[in-house]
Amino acid sequence: MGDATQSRRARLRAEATSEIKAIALRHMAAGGPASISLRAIAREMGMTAGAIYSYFGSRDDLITALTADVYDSLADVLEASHRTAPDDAPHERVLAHARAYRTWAIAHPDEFRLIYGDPVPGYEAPEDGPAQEAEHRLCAALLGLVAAAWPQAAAAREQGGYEWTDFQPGLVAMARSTFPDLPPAAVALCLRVWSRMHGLLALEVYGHLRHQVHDPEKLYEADMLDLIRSLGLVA
Amino acid sequence: MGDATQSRRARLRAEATSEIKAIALRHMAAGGPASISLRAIAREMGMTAGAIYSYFGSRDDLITALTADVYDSLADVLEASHRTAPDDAPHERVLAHARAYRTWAIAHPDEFRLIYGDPVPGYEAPEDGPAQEAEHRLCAALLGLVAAAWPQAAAAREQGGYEWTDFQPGLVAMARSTFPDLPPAAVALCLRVWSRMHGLLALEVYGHLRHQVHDPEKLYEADMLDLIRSLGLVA
DNA sequence: CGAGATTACTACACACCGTTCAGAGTTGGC
DNA sequence: GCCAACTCTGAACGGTGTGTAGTAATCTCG
Repeated sequence: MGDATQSRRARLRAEATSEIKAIALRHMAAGGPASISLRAIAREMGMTAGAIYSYFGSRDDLITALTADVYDSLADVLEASHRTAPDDAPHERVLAHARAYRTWAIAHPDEFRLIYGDPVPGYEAPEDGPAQEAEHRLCAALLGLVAAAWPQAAAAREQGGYEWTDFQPGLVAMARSTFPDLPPAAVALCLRVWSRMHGLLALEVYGHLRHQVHDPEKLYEADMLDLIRSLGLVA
Repeated sequence: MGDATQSRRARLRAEATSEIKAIALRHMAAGGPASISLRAIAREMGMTAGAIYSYFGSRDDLITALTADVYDSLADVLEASHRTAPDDAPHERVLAHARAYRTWAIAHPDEFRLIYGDPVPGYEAPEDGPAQEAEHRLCAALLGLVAAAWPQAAAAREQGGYEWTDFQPGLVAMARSTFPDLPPAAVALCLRVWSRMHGLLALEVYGHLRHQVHDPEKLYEADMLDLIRSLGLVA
């Protein structure tokens, strides 16, 4: 592999690795996250099940890799949504973020479950891995959202009650380095904004609104408008 | 079984049925919803796996029965919380409901997942069953909450934008029969209040706040206070 | 009370699953 | 060209849910 181009074996390995992940994602889209089966993937690739272990140490490792990919694709979507709204219109940016979040979740419900629900039967996420890093991108996107809104939002809410020690060190480090002027209350607000978007979406994706309401999007839209109003972002 | 007392067989059947469910719940508490195994339950009862099929038609049927039980226990807790707050103090009632919801979820995370997440690998909830009925109890509790708050909350929000046709017939029927004076906007608000409580809780139960904040309860409490404030329930 | 239907259970079989392991064949670096 | 690393096979182990046949106990009803 001394050459600028990868060796033949490295290239084949990379292709096989991404083919495994692609098939896994397709199976997941067809039958939910639980229907990811090493044997089924291997069968489709014309291999035996054991061969997968050349690429992923276990099924959980595959899930972890998929989770990281999905996190990244979601982060891409959310970051792209920020660029559709001007910097000086935080309420549009929050709305764009919220809509991008929902659009993605509805278009990829299984990916949403993979990240935010029980990914798979007995799967336990590793404490630190690529997923953690990708999760940071999401967190940074949300922080950017709140940071842009904070000057207008700060007036609308009391800032007291939160200290840096309320948060985990990793989050504090990221927040203070990326947005040095942001107070701890803004980080707390960020988490609450996140939960606000997440709540209705989780209920919808898991089917708990199906028996209640015809058009969940209308409800979501109304709640997001209420959110930016309660943030003081709109008159 | 013409007698007032059940026949011997019926009694044994009822005992075995609830023993199966009890063991399943215990296994779930030990290893998550995915670790419910008919064979493990049968082993613990000194039976073979096939014997379970005398009591539940399939593993999914067991899960469905468990789900109904869990729904009921949650509904019990929430309804009890309403009785701790006086009728004329809707903000206390909302807070009591929210706190009871969180306390239950944190104490029974697997039951929470069973209801609100992927219950189990390939499980698909039946369209109509005991779970639907129990879900109605939860919905009724929430409606009662909003109904009590509506006189004060109505002033704080515009009532327009929602019609009865926006909701599923079952929900409309329940709402209009139980609370005849409630407008459709109140039902929409009810769902949004639900999602507000659910969002932070889902993030916490599934571990997404673990890397962010030390004390999720503090965040939840703050958000619930913000909720009753935005509802106009407190000055 | 006793014949017949219903139920509870075992034992076995089937088709999956993740995982491991010895070995064969291939590739790549030295 | 040699030897190490890699990729894959095929078989095995233990686990799962789910059916089916047969047996024994229990209940129902004439």
